Amino acid sequence: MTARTSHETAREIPEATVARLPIYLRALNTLSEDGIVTCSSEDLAAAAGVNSAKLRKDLSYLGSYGTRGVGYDVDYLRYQIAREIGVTQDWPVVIVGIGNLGHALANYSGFRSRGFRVVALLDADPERHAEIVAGVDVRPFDDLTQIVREQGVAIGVIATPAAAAQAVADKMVEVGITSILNFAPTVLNVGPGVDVRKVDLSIELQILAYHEQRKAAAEATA
Amino acid sequence: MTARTSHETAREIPEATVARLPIYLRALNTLSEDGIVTCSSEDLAAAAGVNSAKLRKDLSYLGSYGTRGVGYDVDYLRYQIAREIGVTQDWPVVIVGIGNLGHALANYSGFRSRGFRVVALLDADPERHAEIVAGVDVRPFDDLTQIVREQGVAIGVIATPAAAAQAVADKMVEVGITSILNFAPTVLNVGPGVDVRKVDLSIELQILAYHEQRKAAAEATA
DNA sequence: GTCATTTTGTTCTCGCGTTCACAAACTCCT
DNA sequence: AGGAGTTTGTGAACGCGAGAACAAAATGAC
Repeated sequence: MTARTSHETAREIPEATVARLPIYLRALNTLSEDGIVTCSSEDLAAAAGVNSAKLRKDLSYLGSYGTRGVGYDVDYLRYQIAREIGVTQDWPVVIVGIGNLGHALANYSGFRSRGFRVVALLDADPERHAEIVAGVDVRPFDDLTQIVREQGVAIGVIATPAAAAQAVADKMVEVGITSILNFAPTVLNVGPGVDVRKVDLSIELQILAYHEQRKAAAEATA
Repeated sequence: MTARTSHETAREIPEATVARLPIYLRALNTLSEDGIVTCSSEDLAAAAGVNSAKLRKDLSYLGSYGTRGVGYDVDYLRYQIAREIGVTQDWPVVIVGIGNLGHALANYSGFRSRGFRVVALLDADPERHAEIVAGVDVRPFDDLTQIVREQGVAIGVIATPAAAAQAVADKMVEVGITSILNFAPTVLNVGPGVDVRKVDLSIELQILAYHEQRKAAAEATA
């Protein structure tokens, strides 16, 4: 189980590094748009808002793509990171739950620009099935199976109310989706082999509130 | 600098624990709604999707609110966590950028239910100033100073395009906001004493894509 | 060709977070 | 009252990630 016998690209990239690669990718895109051809780890680290030592260590997990004494070729490094993450290929995505948030997600331009393609918008409410959002028509949730099978969808986005989220997730897993991005404020239980990431506005605000409260307390005792 | 002389509640709660407290709080709310009065660490951990040992250790940073051999009183623990996070008080919040996402955020019910009150919606585009969203009218961005001063706002939400985000953040910090929740896909530079948390859809999807790609590769070599 | 300069890639150390394992403490039954 | 059964709170071990520091490698000046 631990022995990886794959003959290529079997290097384990730490999770913390994986989470930063998209940030580096975005920073490189910005540099490239500004016509910058080469950059040092210091430059890129500043653009990405991290320590340069950490950046170099992160990149070293991918391979040796820099030149000592010179730095990194922006476009070359950009391609290498994109390939490593997997955004050089096309990822079909379904969004379930076309309320306020679902609308915003469907219209989000950052989707298309990164290899993610919204192939379907699904909602349980028949009243929404007439709508066309961002050029894609809203369809009944029951169409999920067919769409996933036909389009080879691996990634699903849940933007439903909390009460519906677990049932949606169960169905997604059942029909073969193995990565879920969950915007509903609830914990999802899925089997092994399925990745879930959650985005939770309320939790982020509460974390900020905690620190804000501590700042106020520190102020008071000072 | 290291010596904390505050005479009360000076215990340092680890950041990782702080990030989980809102999850526990939500789980406790659900249990309470279901009429459950007492729960064990095992129960609560299951509801929150974490290990029970981790849960107990997290709670131990707050104090000793359980009873050995019995478990935790749901409502009592709920109150203690809420107080620790700071959501027993009222937090006025401003949202800047009322596009698709700003609309969704303004309408998000999880705001009010947790002590967060949207006191203003701001947008630089004059065309939006006629709108009323979620019962709050959209006002010019320049009103920020006045609103923050009058309402004592400490938390700001940025839902603008990436290009505008840094300028908005600068202004927020200038007028006294010390906690920022950033939805714009860009790195924000702020001075010390200001907390920034970011929510980035595109990054989350790319992380999922990476793992998805690895699953596919593992499949191929198997 | 040699030396000084720059910048990467890597090693090492430290601290934080997770998990295990168990003693302390409470309840309930007899 | 005492003992069996539960469940919390915490001490200790372990593993991962962050950052400092340095060696290796490339460029450019002379």
